[in-house]
Amino acid sequence: MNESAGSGRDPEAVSRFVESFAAQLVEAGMTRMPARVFAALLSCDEGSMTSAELGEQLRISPAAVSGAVRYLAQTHMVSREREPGSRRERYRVHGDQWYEALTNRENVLKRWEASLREGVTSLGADTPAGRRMSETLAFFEFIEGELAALMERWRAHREKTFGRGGPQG
Amino acid sequence: MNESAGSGRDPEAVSRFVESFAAQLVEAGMTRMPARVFAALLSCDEGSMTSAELGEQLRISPAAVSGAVRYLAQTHMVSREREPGSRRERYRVHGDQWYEALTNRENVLKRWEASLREGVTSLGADTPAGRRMSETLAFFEFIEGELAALMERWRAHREKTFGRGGPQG
DNA sequence: CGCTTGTTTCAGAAACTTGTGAAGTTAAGG
DNA sequence: CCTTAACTTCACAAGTTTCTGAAACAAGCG
Repeated sequence: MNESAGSGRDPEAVSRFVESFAAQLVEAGMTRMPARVFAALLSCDEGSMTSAELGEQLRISPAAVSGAVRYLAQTHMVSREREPGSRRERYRVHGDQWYEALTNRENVLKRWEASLREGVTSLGADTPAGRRMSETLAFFEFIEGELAALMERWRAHREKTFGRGGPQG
Repeated sequence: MNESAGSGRDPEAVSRFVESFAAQLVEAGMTRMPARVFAALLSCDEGSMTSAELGEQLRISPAAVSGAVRYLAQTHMVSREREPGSRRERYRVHGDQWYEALTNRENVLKRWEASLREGVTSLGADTPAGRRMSETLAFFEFIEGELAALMERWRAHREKTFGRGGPQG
């Protein structure tokens, strides 16, 4: 039997955690398969698994793995690696990459802001509704401005607590 | 016709904005009807509408309004008012109430943290996977700590820019 | 006390999402 | 150059979700 995903740990406890954590991600809006794959990757010591390993642990078809991984790669939550001299692909979580992706809603924020600006125009800047939109817009602009500083503080905090790079950097 | 929802504005432009803004909310994870109702309320000058007005503007059944409004009330994004001496109900957005609700993911954060703590145990605190979980947990704890301060800064910023209470307080 | 008007609940139809099997594509290794 | 292993794409079936019409339910008003 291979050791790549279960050496020394209680595989059942790990699996329970993977599923419950994935459920949280689903509740937060992620679709099920990407959530499960992501949770599985986070929970393995190597931080990376092959398609076959993922399929075996999660009991899903290669097609499901493929779809989940495509989504995760597009959203920069995992990266793909090819081990040279084999056509096996490994999918890897980059340690900090993933929660930075979580906060990197900048694109989302930008779209919201654009939408709100349009709203201020449609509703009339001098109407009560228009003023309400303006304030909402200001809120998002404020958040966007604070985000970068927040992440900077986090990096400093992490370095102090965990040392450079953090786990599995 | 009544003036309550469209006085002086181009109703078609307003409707276009309502739908496009609702689409953004849907993309961010909200279900369709609550998103549309919420967008409509945000876009009317009074900041409140009756069930009938909502049904007419959005072309949806009373049942759909009822369901959407129940969800929005449960999540504190609108409040219900009864105008005395009538059984018409008005649904109202409280100006700032709604985006505070957006950031009040504290419950969500708490659950994530609990889940992650469980993960550290399941995986073993001294394993690479366990250390990765610890760092993720630390990240969420950090964010949680910063959130309150962030909202405080926003309130100060808003007061400076818009004056006390903001639009339609 | 019953009428009228507004809201909620519920069962079901329609639409959408999701995961699978099977066929297709690419690339390593003999 | 052919075989074989791994990944991807596609059509479809199963399972959910979602909105509606109809009926039940409440509450003001004559």
